[in-house]
Amino acid sequence: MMTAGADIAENVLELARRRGFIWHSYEIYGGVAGFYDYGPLGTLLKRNIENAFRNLYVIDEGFYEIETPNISPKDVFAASHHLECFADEVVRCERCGSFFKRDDISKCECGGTLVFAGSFNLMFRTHIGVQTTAAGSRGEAYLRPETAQGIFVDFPRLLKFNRDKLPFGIIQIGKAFRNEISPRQSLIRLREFTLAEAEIFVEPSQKNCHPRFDEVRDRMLRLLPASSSDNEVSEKSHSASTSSESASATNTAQSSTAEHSSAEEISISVGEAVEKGIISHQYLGYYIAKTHEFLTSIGIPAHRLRFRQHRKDEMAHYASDCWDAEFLSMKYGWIEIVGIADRGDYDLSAHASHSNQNMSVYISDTAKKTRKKVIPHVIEPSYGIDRIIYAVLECAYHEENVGKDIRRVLKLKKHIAPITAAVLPLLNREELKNKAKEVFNILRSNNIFAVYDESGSIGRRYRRQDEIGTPFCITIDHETLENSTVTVRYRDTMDQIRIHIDEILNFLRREAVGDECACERDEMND
RNA sequence: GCGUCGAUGGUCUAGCGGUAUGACUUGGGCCUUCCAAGCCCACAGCCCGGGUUCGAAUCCCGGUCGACGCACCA
Repeated sequence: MMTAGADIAENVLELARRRGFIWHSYEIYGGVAGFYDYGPLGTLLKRNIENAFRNLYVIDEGFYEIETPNISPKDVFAASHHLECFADEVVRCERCGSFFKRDDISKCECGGTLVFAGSFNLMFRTHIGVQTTAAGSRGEAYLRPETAQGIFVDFPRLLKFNRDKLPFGIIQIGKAFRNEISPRQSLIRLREFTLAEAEIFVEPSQKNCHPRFDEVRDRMLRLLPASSSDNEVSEKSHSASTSSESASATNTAQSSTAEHSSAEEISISVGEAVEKGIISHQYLGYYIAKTHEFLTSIGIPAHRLRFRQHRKDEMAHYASDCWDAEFLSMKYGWIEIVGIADRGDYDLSAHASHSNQNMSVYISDTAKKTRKKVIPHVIEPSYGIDRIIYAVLECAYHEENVGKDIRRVLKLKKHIAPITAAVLPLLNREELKNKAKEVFNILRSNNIFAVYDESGSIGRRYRRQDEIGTPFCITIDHETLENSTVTVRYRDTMDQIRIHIDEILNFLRREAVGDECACERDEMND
């Protein structure tokens, strides 16, 4: 008998805690809300997912990765408007307890009087150098709330690095910090979290000409477009002069409670969606499709993914269009795991004017013998790695009835599993243990991350590996001593095959790459 | 941030005024020729601070953390 979906999700969190994937931070001091540690296995999983992101964006897309500081001086966020858009003075109605942003309202609807309730700044403020006074002083600095600004401020350097040509993309994987008012739901809302972001700089007139669009044209997606009534913006052109108005759009967001939009979900190919103007151009469509490819490749089944377009009033201050990849969690419902935004020239223009530096690019048209100066537009896929890890864990977790027991198994894709293989002597006998250690040494000297385990019955050891998602168990038995063959047990099916020791390396390399995962079938709460 | 409820070994749990129950896990041993078997041994716990009391895991207050609802989520 399977437990209900939410209980399953509860169980996967319990497993993740017990087996060293994720731990609430600072537990010995009572814990601090919004902070989580990745334990030994969680860190391996996270690295593997980050590397999958790199494989897609660095190796396949040819983008370079950079690394910029977590701490930025005030200037950066003054320019980007995060300072004004992330900080709110909040008032509270004494009678009904409702909160309002201070500037929005002078009297509560219920007639109660409003009192100052505090200043909520989503950015963590800190100080560079000797501390004088707090806000407004010289060394005032902030922990970045997104990694993107580090890329934008390096734009002149990056443009030179790319020999003055567009388009090009840059990625960054790193920590971002937001002092959420009430972080909740484990990895879903953190105060310190990992973002993997790509910033693609493109000539504005070329946004509908992605050179590789044909490769993704036929990919089918579930889309939830903002309905046109809430959203006359779909091609709001984003010049620097329109930037201030998008900031004020956020001020009204609080009045319209949740009800997302009346738009219908549609299933459509990327090519068609772009042609019909549902997705406003090829660049956005291409990275939506790439994101879909990425998420399914790490084990999130397509039927639990959709892309939802932001309404105008929920868009971030810098965005002119935005689609979220949403994951259908058994516990939390639809949650955003990736945002793919068209930031227009908002950021580069903002930094150009605040820094007095040139952020434009000269585009030559050799046919017409003309040259023009443009500020590139930015397309930004922004991946919330922690939420993706939660999604991957929830999708991978299965409870199966085996005899009287429940087998708990993480059917992680092989290339992201923390441990590739376990080497196990069938019995606790010297000759088997010695042989098993030999095999183990072969693996580790060939850069395959394996573990050796001789403790407990063989069944128990298999189950241990099942719980942490190890795809293969290699067992050494008496036959190994006779003919140098071992058994390889598949995690997902528990089937075993027998292969020669000399073939183990090739077997693992082949299997770990090929990967048609057995976890496509997926029981939602039906 | 507000409201309701809660917090006991690594995990789950019993106890609800006399310093703690059981299971699982883990470690060691015996046994064992493939799926959490069995037997023996061992490790390990009352969220933090204050108060009431002869005595607090238990009652009271404050805090922290968590779940849910509201608000927030740029």
